[in-house]
Amino acid sequence: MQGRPTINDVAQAAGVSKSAVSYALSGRGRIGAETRERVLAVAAELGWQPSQQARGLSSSRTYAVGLVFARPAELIGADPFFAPFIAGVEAELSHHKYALLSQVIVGGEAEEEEGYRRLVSGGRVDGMILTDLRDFDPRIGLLRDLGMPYVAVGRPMQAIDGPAVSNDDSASVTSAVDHLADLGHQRIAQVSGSRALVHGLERERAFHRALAARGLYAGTVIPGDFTGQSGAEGMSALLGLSPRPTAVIFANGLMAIAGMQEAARQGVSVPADISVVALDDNPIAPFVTPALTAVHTDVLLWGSLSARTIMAWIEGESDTSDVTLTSELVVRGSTAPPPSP
Amino acid sequence: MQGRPTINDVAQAAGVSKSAVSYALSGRGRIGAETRERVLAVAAELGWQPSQQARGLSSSRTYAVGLVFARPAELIGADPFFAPFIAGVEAELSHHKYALLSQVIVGGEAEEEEGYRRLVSGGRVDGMILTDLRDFDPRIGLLRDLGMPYVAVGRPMQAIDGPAVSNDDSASVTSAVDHLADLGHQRIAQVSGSRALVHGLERERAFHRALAARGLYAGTVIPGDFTGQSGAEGMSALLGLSPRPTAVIFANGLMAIAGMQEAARQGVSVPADISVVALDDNPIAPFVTPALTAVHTDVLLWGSLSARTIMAWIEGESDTSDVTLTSELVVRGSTAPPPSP
DNA sequence: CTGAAAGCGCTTACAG
DNA sequence: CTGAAAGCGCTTACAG
Repeated sequence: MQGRPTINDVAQAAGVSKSAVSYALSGRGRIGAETRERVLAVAAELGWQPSQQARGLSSSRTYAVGLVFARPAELIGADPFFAPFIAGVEAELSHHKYALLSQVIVGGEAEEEEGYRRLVSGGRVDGMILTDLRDFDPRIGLLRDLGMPYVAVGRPMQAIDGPAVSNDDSASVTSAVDHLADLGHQRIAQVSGSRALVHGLERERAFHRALAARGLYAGTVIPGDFTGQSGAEGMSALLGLSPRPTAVIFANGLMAIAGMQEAARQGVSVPADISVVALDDNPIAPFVTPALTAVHTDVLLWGSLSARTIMAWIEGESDTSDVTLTSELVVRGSTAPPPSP
Repeated sequence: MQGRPTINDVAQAAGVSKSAVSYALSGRGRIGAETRERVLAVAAELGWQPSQQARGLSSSRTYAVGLVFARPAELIGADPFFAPFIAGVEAELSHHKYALLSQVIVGGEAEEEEGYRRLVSGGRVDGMILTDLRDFDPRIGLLRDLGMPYVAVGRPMQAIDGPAVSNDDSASVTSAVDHLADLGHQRIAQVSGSRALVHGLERERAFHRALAARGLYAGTVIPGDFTGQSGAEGMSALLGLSPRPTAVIFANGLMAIAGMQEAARQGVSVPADISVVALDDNPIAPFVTPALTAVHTDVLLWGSLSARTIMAWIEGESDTSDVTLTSELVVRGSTAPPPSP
């Protein structure tokens, strides 16, 4: 016996059959308590852990979940979502002996599709977690056709027969607008992220609803793409407007920080002349000058809930209903009352 | 035939044996060119992809590599290393049909060890990539005892019988010191990251060597821990010194940005009163005010080289020598000549 | 050049 | 309550 011990080694050492060892471990009855204890003791002594690979082959399972994450090169290191999200996913998966096959890809939709194909076609995973959901996302049809369980991170437009775990983007935007309106702002603009993503659209609609609810006129929306550059360009465009908005809501922290830099470059002071809020928080946000007011989401929890949901589907539990998280506005230094006219 | 097609389906459809299909795919000779083409055509038509699980079981391999990454909660979203590193790893692995099992953990050394145990003991991986190398890192002995191939990301202190893929930290520090010395700085300080990590020690030694080489007196080194808060505290401590340093080198971008905020809070201007350099770049660095001068490493490449190295060991190639990357100083707005006395 | 067979390390109905 | 056997989908010496 060299290398990892196998179930045969344990069976022999304990003087029982292979099946007895298997049943002892899974605890699926059919074995005496005394025998079971002995087998378990022997297994522990030999340091035996069942091969997930063999286990998977015979049970037609992999005990692994897949996650593909595609970003353009400029964003790959700047996105504060990925690491805590998979940390949350794994905290939950590891309790149930599941592993995560996460694929990070530099690129866009095409590269992402390729990543899916790789994970699914190699038979490596029992289910997939879908992030960056797009309207009428083709991946959903693909996975359904393959009979592969999935969970959508974000609520898609189309009706799907799978569960979604979403952040309440509408509430996030509303909290930002309300905060600014409470400070007295009347001209509020938005620099959005990608409109192709589900939550981009949702946020834009929520923006207009929230303004209307406060009796404010429709705000300008400048399209962006989550990069710092698009944040700076958005700010620049807004500063050229007349009358100029007194507050701007950016899709994420990177855009907001770049927007503040652009304002500084043009001699416009944040928050004295213009207030700034980000819809996604960033760990650097407290440390820039002024510290950035942002809507904060518990991304770790988001990951955990996604993991729990996909495992429930894989294990055939019927409890695969949708889950919604809510975010919280964190007021820091980049928002203040508008300048007096 | 429902679900994924198997090798049997292909064999039957092509009118050959299972082994013929297997040989056709692997191309390991022993099959006629004509037969081979026909088999491949049938496989493509049925959309057959060999199950990596079954393949692995019979060849005592998993075709997967593991990577564990542990960070305290404050840093998990702020670290610009992880995502591009695994993107680089995967770009390389996927060419060779390897998958990456990456485990992200919120926590420290203890939680990290547990992550290793999980990946290795479940027989999920053929090799491991070790990041955040510590002096005399216990993981190296552990993996050696298990006969598990590994690659060290960073060159460890102890002699190891495995390969290392390292950034030349000494050159990074030297380029930062030289840049500041060229600008005329004479009192240069450092706020370090964790001294427990290999590259922390290396950087501190290189700092003193580089100063000596320029004929400058030993600089103050304030210990930090990679968090923004420790960056702010480090800056605060340095501003209290008399005479005060005119330039500070921080271990990473987050610390440097927080340090600049602290300087601003105390009415000290960057770079007019004090220059700031970061030893690890951050995608936000160009967008803060002033834009942060930093030493930039090609993390994607680092990941690719690490992947290539671990695969070489797994495949039994003898070419597993060490690899060294060098970084490049990117001068932005946070460095300038020192104030006139 | 090709096929039949054993085996990788498990799980799980099926007999006793 | 427990064991012997088949089978998961591949790979790879071994015969022909």
